[in-house]
Amino acid sequence: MAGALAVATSIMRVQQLLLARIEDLLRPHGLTFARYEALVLLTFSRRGSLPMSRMGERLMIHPTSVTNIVDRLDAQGFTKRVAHPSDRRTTLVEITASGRSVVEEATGAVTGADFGLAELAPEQLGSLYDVMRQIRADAGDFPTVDNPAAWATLFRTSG
Amino acid sequence: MAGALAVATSIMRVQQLLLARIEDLLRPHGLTFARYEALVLLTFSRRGSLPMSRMGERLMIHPTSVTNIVDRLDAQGFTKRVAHPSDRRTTLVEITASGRSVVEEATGAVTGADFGLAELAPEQLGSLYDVMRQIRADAGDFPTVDNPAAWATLFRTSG
DNA sequence: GACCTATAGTAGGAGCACCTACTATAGGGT
DNA sequence: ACCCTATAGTAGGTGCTCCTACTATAGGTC
Repeated sequence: MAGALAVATSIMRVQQLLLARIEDLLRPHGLTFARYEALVLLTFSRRGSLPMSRMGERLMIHPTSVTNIVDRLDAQGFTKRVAHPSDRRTTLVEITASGRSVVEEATGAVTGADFGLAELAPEQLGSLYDVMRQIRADAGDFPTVDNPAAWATLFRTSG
Repeated sequence: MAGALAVATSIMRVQQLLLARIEDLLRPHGLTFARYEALVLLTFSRRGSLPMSRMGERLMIHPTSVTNIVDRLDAQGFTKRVAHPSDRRTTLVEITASGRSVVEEATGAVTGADFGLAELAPEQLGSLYDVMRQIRADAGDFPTVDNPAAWATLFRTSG
């Protein structure tokens, strides 16, 4: 009935709305959503650093997009490029103290907000997340940055 | 439970997946999704032309994005800028014969596809669309380009 | 040891989104 | 007639996405 294209188009619009609202909250902290996600990913990592290639895989973005984002994070002092100890091809991106600090602040600003999703019934929100997760799973994408278990580590760090 | 941010993040990823698949189908026709949507909107309009400002409203994009897209469509010969008969501020964008032709072809390529959404149960797809529509309605966006009734006119044109 | 393919990252460029700032016109109020 | 505000569109710049093409290193195979 709905038609795959109509659903897809609707998702595009909603994404645009949500992104604008998230970035409004991140802007005061000097972050975009892309850079924020990258920092969160690094926070989740055991050693606070990851190869650029791994970041691209986890964030589902092109290697050149990783280069772009890390360039900016480096310039802001939120990350630092470090040589890999054994593989001279790979560059490790390490989150700095100031990076940890800003991601904590930004997380505070962004986790309390509802992004206009509060109008939905709780079970609608839950089933929406389930459907999204299934679509992503079908495509080979697995929740990492938005994984609740992973988020616990972020709050542990900050607590 | 799910958390608004986790849902929002998931929608971002899904949007990225869907967009990539749609653009794969449009590329052979020389179109991007943004330009395709603009052409569809013009096809839906009664006279085959709309003021740029109206296009921006309907497509929920910034005026400067409209300028950008129409520049490219003009260059491809799919649209033509026409002076408004009475208001000298406004520019009408008119779809050309070649524009109508390409949007028909592209629509054929894109309406048959499922974009990886076929894995979902039909009622999941339907409820997904409903939720999306509600989020958009809450934000003041109303389905136009993805309105089934409007699509009927496109197929009428081509039939 | 020399090749050969795969992997890691960057350079340069296209496309679309946004922003601010600017010009031109419209339409009301005095 | 004159302002004054609102509306319409464009110019220039930023950020993120992708692409292709390139260099450097890793780790095999012959």
